[in-house]
Amino acid sequence: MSEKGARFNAGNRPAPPFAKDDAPVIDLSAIDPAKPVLIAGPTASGKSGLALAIARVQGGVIVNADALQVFDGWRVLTARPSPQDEQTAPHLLYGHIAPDGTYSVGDWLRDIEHILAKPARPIIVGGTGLYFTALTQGLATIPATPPEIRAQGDGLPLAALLADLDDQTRDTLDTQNRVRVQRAWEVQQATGHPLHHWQATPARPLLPLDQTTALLLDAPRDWLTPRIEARFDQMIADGALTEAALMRPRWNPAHQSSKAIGARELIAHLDGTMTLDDARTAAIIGTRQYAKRQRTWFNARMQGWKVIHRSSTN
RNA sequence: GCCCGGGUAGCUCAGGGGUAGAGCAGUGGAUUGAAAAUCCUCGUGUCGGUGGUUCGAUUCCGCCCCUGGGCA
Repeated sequence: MSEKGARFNAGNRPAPPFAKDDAPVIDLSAIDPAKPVLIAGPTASGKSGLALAIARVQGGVIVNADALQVFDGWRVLTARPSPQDEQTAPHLLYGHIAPDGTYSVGDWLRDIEHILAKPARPIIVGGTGLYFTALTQGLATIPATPPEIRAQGDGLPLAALLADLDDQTRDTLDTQNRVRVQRAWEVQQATGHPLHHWQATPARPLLPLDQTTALLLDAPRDWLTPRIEARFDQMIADGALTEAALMRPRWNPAHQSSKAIGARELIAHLDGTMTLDDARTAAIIGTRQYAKRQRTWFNARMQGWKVIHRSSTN
């Protein structure tokens, strides 16, 4: 680890029960209060608490960089900051999209652009690696694809989608990954140009890394797993089932907000088709797998971020 | 006690005389507007124990142990 990273080391901690305010302890004087802050890390690693601690001491607005916390509805289950947290510091882009709404990286970037235009210093925190990469490295400008095209694509088999693509685009794709193939197809249909054509246009980063203090929480599996388990139990204690009961009348698994880990399971439990214990197990497994994917993304693409180690072995 | 099923990968199970295979879990990876999504890679385990039949048994037979159900 670099000498620079050492300054940001968190203190040692024994096997931690989950507590929302259990943020890593770092030396805030090492953070430039004038610069935007980015905080990334796997789920349940203490990101929100760290953001709050920085905002409390240095000021700033906390901005969400989590693809599910943008939705209203599953507030408890998606581990959004509590109303009390939101009184401590301004929070933006949390729950501002209706449960049946749609949202994408592009939407997020547009939202962020407005926020960056304002004077307040942003503390951008979340677990969606793609959002941070798009923010600091740029995203190709591609016209929106209308929902009708999506619906049309949904009705076609993978082979049909592939057949409509040009060779060059097809070569850049994982042709077994239907979501990717369909995206390329939708762009082709909606714009009349192949996806690779759009992606070749230079992308202008909204907020280059060197203009920020970028912090990456590194939470190894053995440290994180007990926290994930404890956090789910805490969610239940905090009313996740009540929340699920409220969501149930309008439940639609196709909605993006329904992809919150554990949502499907809690609905199934209320439907009587799954025990709470099975729902708990499934949600915990799903969260663990998600954290693994996050770690893979961060390891591969977040060079240049200051790593804050969260474990008892540092 | 008797009768009928089962005992095979961490879990649920398939298979069957030439030392085994799926799903899930787990692992590593990918990732350009669905990203908490989506996709890819990786499977040696006394095939319950023990005797026997056989060139060869996890597969057939005997006994024993464990377990589910039925009859007493």
